[in-house]
Amino acid sequence: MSAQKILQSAVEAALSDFDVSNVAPETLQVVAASNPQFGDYQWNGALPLAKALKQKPRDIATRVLERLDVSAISESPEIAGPGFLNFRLKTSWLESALDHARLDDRLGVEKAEHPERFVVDFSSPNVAKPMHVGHIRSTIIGAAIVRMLRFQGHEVVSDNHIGDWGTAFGKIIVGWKSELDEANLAADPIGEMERLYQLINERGKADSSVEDAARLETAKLQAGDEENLAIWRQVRDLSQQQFDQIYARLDVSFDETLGESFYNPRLPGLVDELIERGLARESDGAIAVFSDGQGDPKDDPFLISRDGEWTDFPALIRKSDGAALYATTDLATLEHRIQTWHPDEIVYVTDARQAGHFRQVFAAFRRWMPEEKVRLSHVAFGTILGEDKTPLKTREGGTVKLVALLDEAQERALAVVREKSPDLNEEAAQNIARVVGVSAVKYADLSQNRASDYVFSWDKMLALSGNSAVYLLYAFARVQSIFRRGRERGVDVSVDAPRLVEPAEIELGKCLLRFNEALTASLRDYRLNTMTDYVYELAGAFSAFFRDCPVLTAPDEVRASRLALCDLTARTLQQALLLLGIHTLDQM
RNA sequence: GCGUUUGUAGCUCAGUGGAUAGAGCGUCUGCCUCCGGAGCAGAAGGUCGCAAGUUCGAUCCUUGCCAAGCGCACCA
Repeated sequence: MSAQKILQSAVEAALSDFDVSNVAPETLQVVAASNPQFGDYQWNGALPLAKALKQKPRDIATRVLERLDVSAISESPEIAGPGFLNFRLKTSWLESALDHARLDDRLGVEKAEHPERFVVDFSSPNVAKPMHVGHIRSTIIGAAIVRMLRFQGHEVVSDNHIGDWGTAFGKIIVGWKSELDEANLAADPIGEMERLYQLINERGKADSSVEDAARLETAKLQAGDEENLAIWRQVRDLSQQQFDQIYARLDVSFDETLGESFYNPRLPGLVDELIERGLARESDGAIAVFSDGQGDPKDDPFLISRDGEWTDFPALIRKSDGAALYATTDLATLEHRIQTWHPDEIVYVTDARQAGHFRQVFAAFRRWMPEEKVRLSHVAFGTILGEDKTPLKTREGGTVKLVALLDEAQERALAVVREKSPDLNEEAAQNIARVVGVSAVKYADLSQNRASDYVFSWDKMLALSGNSAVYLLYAFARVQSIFRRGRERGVDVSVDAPRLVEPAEIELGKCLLRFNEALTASLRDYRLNTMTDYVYELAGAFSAFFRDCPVLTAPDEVRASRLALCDLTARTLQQALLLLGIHTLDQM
């Protein structure tokens, strides 16, 4: 059990004589100390409790302390300041907890007490288009969320809701039938499909008959025209091959790939059902969901203030031409996921600009299926900006393609590897550059608070120093090299229970035991940068240990203990990085 | 205009209803007879956008203002 939990239950037991009914439970939690000089954990509950009971905080703290038995885990707790209770973990407890962790495949991380089922919706590229920088955050953050939830013991369905339907297909089909360049399609399918779309799109702007033709092809496709369906299938398959190549490079996979087309048959009936239920009605020829007039207009996603008046801001679910919209598809998708998987929570990893859309979809869903208890979470993230603080573009002003971005990351990583490790053979250097490049891209993204926009910087991403993927991979490689060097020199590298003597050993040991807390904190509100912060801290704690505590030259007993710390550090780094989707290297 | 996100060190960013607000980069100073210096240690650098309020305590919560990004029905 984690130190926090042990201390927490001890405090709760000591509080049994107090009337805590007027105190918010979260203020009675044992928390990590705000400053190492106060120890490892602190309990601040005496202050709110004193307030509720109209007593002095230090008196409360004293009485709690009298009833508190934490002698197994903590040195004698101290009352400090206005009534804080400070705990310092006993070295003996740290040693036994570390011994337990190192003998455990899960490194001492407990599984969730109540495993739940999650559906995580992320990545969602569009067919017939190259994946670009706009897909990278969703893909990386989503994949990390899936891994972390699974590691906690939850059941997760990852679902790639690809954009494989819609009016754009009319234009592609028109182009496909009249302008298809077979040779180019074979060489660069995505490029050719994109070219066809852009070509017809341009012609349509000048010539309305081209627009009409595209609409006709869209209608035929939707009506089940065999020729158009065959083209559509081919476009989709070729696109999926591209997605799969990129996902392989990123080491991302999905349990399901149910695109928009999958839900298409359900849409007309869904709209009719919402109309019949009185949730949607006609407006200017379209069908839309309006406010139900419940609650504060400010919190109502179907109202907007115009010229000082609250006016309707409905969610459209059917256009005046009869076609469905993405709110419609999202509602059908919700229905399908609930009926198929009965999840406790559905997580949408999309950019922050869609927040308004999801507010409407979630609100409409609650009115449609009021009995459903599923939690709906929009994990929103900011935009990736260029050095000029505007959304990242190529020098020519186009979107940055994901393939090009990963290629460049790899090339730049290769230059670094060649510079720092000129002795490596070509194959090893390439392999290291591949891992370092992808890791740098992932880490730069994950280490940022997802809510904020961030400025994309190659220099920062592949920085040789500081908080970057390179630093972490280097730390891991250094741990591994201790074992490798030991074997080369014929040193006994067997491990034994860790003993903590030097300050650097104690700090490293404490840091290793915080992995569980980092995981929990990271999944709360899906702020994954909490986990990157932890990994960075752990790498730093190891670096200090590496400097202060020689391993291979230490006496047998000390060496076995320090090797145990090295082993646990390596495995914890590896596991934490893997949760983030980053693979380690034994040598770099 | 309304909604929403953001505003913290020179730059890029973390962070929390609690005690002295942190890191990286940059600047300055140290550390290689020692397991990987792609490292470590230290210094300098802050009215936490502004102002009220709630609170024993606010950078964090509330409200107002200022500034920026984003969104605002027949694209997704």
